[in-house]
Amino acid sequence: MPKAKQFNEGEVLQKARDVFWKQGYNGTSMDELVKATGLSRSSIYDTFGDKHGLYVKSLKYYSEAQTEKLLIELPSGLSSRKRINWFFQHHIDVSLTDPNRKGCFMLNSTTELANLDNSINQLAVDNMDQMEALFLSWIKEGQANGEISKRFKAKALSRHLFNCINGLKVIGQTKPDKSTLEDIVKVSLSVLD
Amino acid sequence: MPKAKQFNEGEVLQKARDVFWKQGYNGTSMDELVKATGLSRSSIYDTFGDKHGLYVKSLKYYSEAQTEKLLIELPSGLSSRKRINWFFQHHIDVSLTDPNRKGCFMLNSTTELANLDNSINQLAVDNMDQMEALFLSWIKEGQANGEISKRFKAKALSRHLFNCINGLKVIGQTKPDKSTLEDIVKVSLSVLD
DNA sequence: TTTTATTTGGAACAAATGTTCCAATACCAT
DNA sequence: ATGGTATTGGAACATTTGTTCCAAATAAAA
Repeated sequence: MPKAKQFNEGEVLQKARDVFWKQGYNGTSMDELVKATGLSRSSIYDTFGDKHGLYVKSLKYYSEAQTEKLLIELPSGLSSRKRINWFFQHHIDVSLTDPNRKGCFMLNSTTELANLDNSINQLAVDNMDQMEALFLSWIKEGQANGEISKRFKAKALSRHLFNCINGLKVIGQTKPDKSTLEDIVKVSLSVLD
Repeated sequence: MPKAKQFNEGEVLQKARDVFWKQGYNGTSMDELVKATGLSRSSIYDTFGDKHGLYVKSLKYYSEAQTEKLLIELPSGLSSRKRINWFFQHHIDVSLTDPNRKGCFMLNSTTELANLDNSINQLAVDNMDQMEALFLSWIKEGQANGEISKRFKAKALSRHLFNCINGLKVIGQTKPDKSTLEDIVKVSLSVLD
């Protein structure tokens, strides 16, 4: 009986995400979101509540899409140490090839809003915990099979890796220079040896 | 003959900087700036041109004030290696004690605007070059007197340090946790040994 | 004191903002 | 087909936005 929605929510979130990612929350108007998504105002408000609701959903969408993309693109069969290398090199490549220099949407959201918006801050904390847990599993594996030094606790190393990725994203946004980013990764990952 | 300005430009920039720092460029209205600075709209426009001009001046003011503050607070007589330790510990302390979790104004400006605003991006690049140069001088000194390992080139190490500071600022803004930040610094600085 | 140049407060403005609302539309089960 | 329900486009709204403008106020020189 009811008319079905004429759009795919995922596709809409993808388009909204791209605008927010590039321009930030406060730098993006509903007008731009209407144009970017192709939806009408009523459909946006009916589906997402308001601008803030759309932003939160876009950010969650981004976070989940990032995780999925990683699992797909990460070559299988790599040792834990090589997996970490690949991960960092991958992020260098992304920084060097994004013509818009958008950086990381989660990081941008954090610096723009986390201190004033609890729901955004919670997403940032969740993301941090998730990334640390991922690194932790890789490092524990590496320390178990002797590929990674046991000089530091796995937890400390995983925090260090997450820290480096954050820095890398900021610097890649400021000045995407190959040799700079590679210097950083080389030194940063040397603590694993 | 002319009437003198009734305000001190530095004090005004300080107040404007604090609002921009906390809320971002697009998150701050002229109305809030009028209230925060105590100036009237005409005085602001007459002195700084427009909102963007005031922002740029506030950011430059921040950058210079940071440099001055560092030179003042940095204990004299420290060896280069200890100076680096102090620097990182100092930034941990700042992150842990800022009730507003504002992070770094320069970094916030970068992630909000650098990809869309060339003048802001230039300030970010200048700041990066300056910080790298500072670290470079410290590291060269340390490598010369044997305090710092020569395993990596001084340039690569200085880039690494700048990278770590950026990460530290983001994580300190996300979740200011002492043991997390200290883990990171301990591992990050271990490459100097 | 008078003159002069500038600053200052605040009114005013047009444009942009986020949001609401409703009539028209369009789908789906009957 | 038809009826009923949800979606949709777009007009409309009240605020808020950044900026301009000018008369009044003010400080310093003459």
